[in-house]
Amino acid sequence: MNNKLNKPTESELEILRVLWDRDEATVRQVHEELSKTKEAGYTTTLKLMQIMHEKGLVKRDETNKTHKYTALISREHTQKQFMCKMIDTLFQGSSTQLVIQALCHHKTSEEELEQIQQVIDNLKSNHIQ
Amino acid sequence: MNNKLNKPTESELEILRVLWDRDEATVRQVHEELSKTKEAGYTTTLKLMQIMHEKGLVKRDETNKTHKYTALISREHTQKQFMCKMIDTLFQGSSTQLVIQALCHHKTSEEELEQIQQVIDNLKSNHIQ
DNA sequence: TATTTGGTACGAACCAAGTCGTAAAATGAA
DNA sequence: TTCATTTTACGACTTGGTTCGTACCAAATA
Repeated sequence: MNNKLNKPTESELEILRVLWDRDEATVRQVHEELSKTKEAGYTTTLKLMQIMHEKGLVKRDETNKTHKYTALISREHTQKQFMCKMIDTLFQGSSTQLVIQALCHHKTSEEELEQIQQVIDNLKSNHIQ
Repeated sequence: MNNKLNKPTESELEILRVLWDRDEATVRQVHEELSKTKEAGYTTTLKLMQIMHEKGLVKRDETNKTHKYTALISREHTQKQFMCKMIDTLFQGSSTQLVIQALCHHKTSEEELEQIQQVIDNLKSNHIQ
């Protein structure tokens, strides 16, 4: 029902990632993709996707024998969901701490820094108004 | 053994948070703290902390009957561990995307923005050299 | 038509995490 | 010393996630 409460599991995330990249896929296609990095049987993937359907994480088109699946929660929504959870449980509620950690631990290119700078400039000018 | 591979579970994180705040605590103390927000028996907390000890997440001083526990992994290390995992699985490996999401979704005060700005300025000047 | 192929459905087994009841040991007080 | 309290230790149960075997169905093919 309420997909806000449904936090996808590890394996569900793997599947969602495939779906996000193609925005429609059969179990076979998802399974082929996962097989590149992971050892698991076809019916395992099938079952997982069926459960995800029950949970409302994906919708499926059953007009053909071979069902087509689409993600029902967006990458952005899920990113936000996990990020907020992490900020709460690990960063004492401070997104700033998270940002600083991320900037310090990963090597950030100049272009990326520029991108971030722009976001900050935007936020700053919003503060002024 | 190798604590790099040991990703703490949800409940373990809750306990670690208490330990990080005091850097030494008995089971009783941890349990009192958790009781404020969570419904669970004393022996549950005890058992969890015993398992964490086996895993090497905490060390304990057994000189007295009432053991004293201390975290063996730092908050920073754990933050980094979870952040990297999340960047890989949800942000396509781009820490920049994570930073931008964090900045956009949380309300960031002017002081915080200044703090972040300083970090960025630092990184920029490192790039130049 | 009979058989192979590729798909869905579903239950069983397994594992890890979390929960708790109970026993045993240590401590402190009557 | 005896009894109550606090604590540790440990095993059993539950739940949710993952994995897979097997049955069944439909379509293509020999």
